[in-house]
Amino acid sequence: MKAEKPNYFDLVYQVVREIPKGRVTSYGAIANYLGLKSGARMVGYAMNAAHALPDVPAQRVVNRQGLLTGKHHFGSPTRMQELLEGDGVQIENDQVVNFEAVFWDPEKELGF
DNA sequence: TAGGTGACTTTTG
DNA sequence: GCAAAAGCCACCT
Repeated sequence: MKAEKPNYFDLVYQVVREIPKGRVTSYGAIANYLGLKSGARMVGYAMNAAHALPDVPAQRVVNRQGLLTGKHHFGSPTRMQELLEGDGVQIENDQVVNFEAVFWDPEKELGF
């Protein structure tokens, strides 16, 4: 087998799982919360692995613009939007409506 | 071993 | 205001 890998992904998963319904966050916010600072790409990479976990609402994780950049990774380009709308998040033009209003900052909401 | 890629972010022209 | 490039780190071939 192989050696244990860092819980890097698990950390991202836990934060994403803490995202309340009807809220969304950005890769940079999670990266910053985990101390990855410029590791926003790593968060996205972790999301790719999160695809194997059913409890990771990756659809609630969007880029800094609130754009559903990873919608294409859900199997269908509309799957992510459907999931977000199911959570009460309005999506328009593949972008979160009122993004700053539904934006969920772990450092702020979790009371870091 | 080395090179390339990527669900991003920020700065500069 | 828009477009392009650099930076960052981990995983894959």
